[in-house]
Amino acid sequence: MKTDSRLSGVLHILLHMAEFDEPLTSEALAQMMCTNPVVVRRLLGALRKEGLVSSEKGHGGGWRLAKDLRKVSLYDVYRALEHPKIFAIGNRNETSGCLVERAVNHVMGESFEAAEALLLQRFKEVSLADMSAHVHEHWAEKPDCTKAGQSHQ
Amino acid sequence: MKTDSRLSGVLHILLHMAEFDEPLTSEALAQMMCTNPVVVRRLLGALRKEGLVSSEKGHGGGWRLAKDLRKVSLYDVYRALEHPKIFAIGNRNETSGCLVERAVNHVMGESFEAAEALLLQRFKEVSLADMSAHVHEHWAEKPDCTKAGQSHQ
DNA sequence: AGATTATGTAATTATGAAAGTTACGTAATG
DNA sequence: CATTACGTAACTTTCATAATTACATAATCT
Repeated sequence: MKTDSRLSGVLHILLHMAEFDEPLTSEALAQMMCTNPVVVRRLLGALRKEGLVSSEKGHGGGWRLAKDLRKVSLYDVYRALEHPKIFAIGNRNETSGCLVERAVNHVMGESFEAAEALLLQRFKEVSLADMSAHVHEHWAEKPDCTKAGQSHQ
Repeated sequence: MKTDSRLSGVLHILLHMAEFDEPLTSEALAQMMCTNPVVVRRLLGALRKEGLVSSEKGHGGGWRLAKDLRKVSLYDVYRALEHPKIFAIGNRNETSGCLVERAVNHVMGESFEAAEALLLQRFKEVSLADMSAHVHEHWAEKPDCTKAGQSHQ
């Protein structure tokens, strides 16, 4: 399956924005991210609905952080993206009347629910300020830019 | 993303096999599962490598459970499928030198690792016999067969 | 006012992984 | 030796994410 990298991408954008005071254009952000400005606008557009960023048009316009990073958790960002699907593993047939199917779905479902709860709990415990601090602890090299990308495991 | 339903599918197959003493052909299993015999052979072929099932060719041939279901955990089945990818959410760029990227990957990675550990721990605690028992507790209707299928959330 | 710079979005295309299908080889049985 | 089944490679289909194109709208600067 192709993994959804929107959360990773948007966090990357936000932390880069945190390094600047002036608004950054989607063009500039796209270059940092090795992607297309439209992708940036789509992602940040979702965050704007939740008040995490603001945007301005025209000369000197662009995107700005709209909240204290200490008050924004990883979970807030996840939610702003409208709860992306977490698991790559799914049930074969959600609505079957087959009892075997239902038992499988039920038992697996319990495990996935527990794992999801733990994951989201962790997300709530990490603020963007924490992540930004983590960046500065290791600050030495400059950002670089290569394509690729993948999963956890 | 399209969710991977192989684990769900193969569990479905195994629990159906548990209801029969004779070997079942991939043709018969495919019909129960509303899928193609080749798909069944592919899935069960992976399980055979781990000794979970056995197969025989020719007349009267087919697939048989090769282990006591009490001794096979959900994790064993997961592993037999060669550790399918668990998460639909991934890092944008696994190998970037960008420190922001690395911080994002690291922080998110910790949460995902914790969730994965919990999920797999749960998988280890459930045997196929447990799942089979769960089926029999609710045994009343007959298996039925409709297509579709999806995720958790 | 009018040129320029940005965002806002719809529509289209590209990518990649799972799933399904076809085709044919191999082995075991009646 | 015909039939039944597995064993697999190769190909096609499906579908969601990501990237791209195209164009509208709004704000700023000269």
